Amino acid sequence: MTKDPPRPTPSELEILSVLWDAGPSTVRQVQQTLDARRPTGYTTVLKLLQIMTKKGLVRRDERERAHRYAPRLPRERTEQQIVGDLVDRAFGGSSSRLVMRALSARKATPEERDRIRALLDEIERERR
Amino acid sequence: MTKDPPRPTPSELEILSVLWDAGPSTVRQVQQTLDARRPTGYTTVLKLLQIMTKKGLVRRDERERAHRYAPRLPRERTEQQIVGDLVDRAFGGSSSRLVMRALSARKATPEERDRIRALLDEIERERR
DNA sequence: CTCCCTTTACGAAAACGTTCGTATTAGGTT
DNA sequence: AACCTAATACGAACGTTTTCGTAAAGGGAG
Repeated sequence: MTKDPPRPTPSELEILSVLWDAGPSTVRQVQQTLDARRPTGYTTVLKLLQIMTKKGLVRRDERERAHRYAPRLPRERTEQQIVGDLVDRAFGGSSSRLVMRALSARKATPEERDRIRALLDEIERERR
Repeated sequence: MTKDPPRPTPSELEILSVLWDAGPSTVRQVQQTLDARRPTGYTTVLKLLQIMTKKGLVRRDERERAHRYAPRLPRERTEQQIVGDLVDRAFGGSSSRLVMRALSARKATPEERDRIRALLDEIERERR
């Protein structure tokens, strides 16, 4: 019975996002990805990953000289947790209100819109 | 040229949400609403609102003994900012990925789904 | 082995967010 | 006026997050 790790902080979430995209990565790899977006020191990323290891947010593979880090929880679950939190805190529990905001904040491509429609249809079908 | 206020913190966002729902309110009113959800001290809310005033997140009407606070920015804009941040930080800039998560996390009602479809159609129309 | 370069480990400062205790002030009642 | 209640003001404590400097350790090249 291992208890769930705590919610990731904003910076931790950003790192997790990189790891989900790239797969198990070294500190250097994560740092370079993050640094491209915004100046980010190497030891800063290292420290964060060490903390995240202690928290149980990532798993560390020490077999090689440069350790490799991987998320311990699936992307889906963590994202739902974060989104659910936000919906409760600021959108009165209504996910559709968040959806509308998201769509007006950053327009989706036509393909993405189609996929959203497909998901809506699927929910429709399940509900019957 | 007044510069934009900073992003609200989680607690501040919760307060703003109350103010958007209820309109200009006193500390006491906000505190009672929040306290119903989770124990929240009076001076805690007061302090937060004072900080938010200094940050420019809310406007304060001091004409009455019990000051009234109102959000300075419209709900839409703040929510878009928050959602946009989250999309960038954790969803690789893809709002549709967040939308899909939101929809699978908390199902929307049929009416809400219709409104989402309508919004997608509207985007479609604008894009032409 | 020694010299480098890269990585990890660690601590601590700095910034931030949240909560609360206490003092002060305003206004109404007697 | 003296008093009571409810509100504001303020500072400080506390925990957390983020950043960075510095030291130690690993491993390869000469």
